[in-house]
Amino acid sequence: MNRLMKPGARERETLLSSGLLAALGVESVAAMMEIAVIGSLPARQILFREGEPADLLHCVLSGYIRVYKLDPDGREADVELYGPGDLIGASVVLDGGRYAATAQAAEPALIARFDLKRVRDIANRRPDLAVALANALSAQLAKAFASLSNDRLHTAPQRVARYLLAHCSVEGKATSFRLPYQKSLLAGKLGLAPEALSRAFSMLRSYGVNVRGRLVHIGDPEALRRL
Amino acid sequence: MNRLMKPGARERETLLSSGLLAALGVESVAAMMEIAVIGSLPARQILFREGEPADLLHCVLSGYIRVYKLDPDGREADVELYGPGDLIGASVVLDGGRYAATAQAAEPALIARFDLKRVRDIANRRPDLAVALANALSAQLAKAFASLSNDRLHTAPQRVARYLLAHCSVEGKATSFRLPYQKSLLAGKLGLAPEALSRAFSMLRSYGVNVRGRLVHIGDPEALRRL
DNA sequence: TTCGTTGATTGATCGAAATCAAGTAACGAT
DNA sequence: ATCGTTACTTGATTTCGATCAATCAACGAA
Repeated sequence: MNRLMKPGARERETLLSSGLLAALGVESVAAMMEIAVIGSLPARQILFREGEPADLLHCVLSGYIRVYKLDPDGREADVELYGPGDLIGASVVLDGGRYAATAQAAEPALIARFDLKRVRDIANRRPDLAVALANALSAQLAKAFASLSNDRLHTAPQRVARYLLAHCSVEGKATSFRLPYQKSLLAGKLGLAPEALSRAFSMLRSYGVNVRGRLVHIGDPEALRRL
Repeated sequence: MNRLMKPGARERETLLSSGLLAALGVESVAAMMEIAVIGSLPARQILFREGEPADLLHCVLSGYIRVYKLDPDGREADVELYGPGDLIGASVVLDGGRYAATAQAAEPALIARFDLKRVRDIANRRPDLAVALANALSAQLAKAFASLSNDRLHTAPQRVARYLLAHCSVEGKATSFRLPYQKSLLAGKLGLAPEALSRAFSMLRSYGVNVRGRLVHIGDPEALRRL
């Protein structure tokens, strides 16, 4: 299973630089640190399941957490992928509702958990926490909208190209960068079957993209931007 | 263009029962009412565009607002549709960022606008507002996740069937209900071309669904649930 | 090293929905 | 009513990606 513990020095530091805590005043940070519980998860461990009463807020310290929904006959659709520093959006349920999706460790991961009742108590006393949560959710809603429109407007190679451009963070010049996770995870995030991602990569070779393992070399970012 | 005015009795009442204000304490309600500006919009009027600096929060009083994203060559993908009482999620940007999508009146509509700077000021003093915003966003994120997984897991007739079941709110027995908006809007919301929606409806005839205009009769909800 | 597992690629086929193209129905204005 | 616009439907075609199936590569354990 997974070990539960109070945050140590390393975890405190990671938490402090996370999206949620970074925006808070010192007192709110202290209050949140007080209730934080660190857990270490093996790959494939489930954090919570869709439909369960939501009682914990989750924040990723290391590794990646895959959030997905199931259909009646067991097929899965990834809706978001969270990495170090990310607040897991599907676990922000202040009104006593239920998780909207299932969260699973895609690889061995370290996470911070916060009791939602207590988070709500703090948020009711300290507006900076509530505002920070609203901001985080607003950003995640924007990402979800982007995924939706991406799915509906772009083909597989286009989605991959956009992903690469968004993540290599370089304009004009050729670059290399390393995929932060397995290709099958990336495929899920982009709403593709692994085979489709593979084909997209090989089609992008003619646009200057070369892949070996997790290493991606982008020869001509401009060409990618144009298709 | 659109007329701006202070909320009258009717508008105040609608606002009070809206998702956002309903959860607030009396003082926060008063503070929000204070800064509310009512606008009446003709069909097709744009409320805000993707990428513009976000300066207003929007809440629908009547009519429907379509929120969509554009791709480089002008095609549109609907990401959400908001009706009476809904807070427009893409306009909740407390951190001074930009709108993540474009909002357009799908039909003549009445909306309430709130200056975001002032909303932020209130939220920083009154946690109930910030918490209410977080709750609203969390619910919208859940809806966005549902749309994403729906797109990825279900065919057009399945999506339509699920929409009908979710909106007729009846278990077991046959029912009729009226679509709240045009079929082309529904098609957009479901991520379909209008033609595909039309075909889905005609395929669902063999499952007991009959459509005339906006009136939908569902003969056998159980049959729909099974596919 | 060799084996066994897991992840990635490639090929062939199939199906779902977008797109293109007419044609029909509904409705408002005159 | 008649016109004209807009919404919807139906048909034919095509494209994209899922799926099925078979290799192939990478890596860890023995």
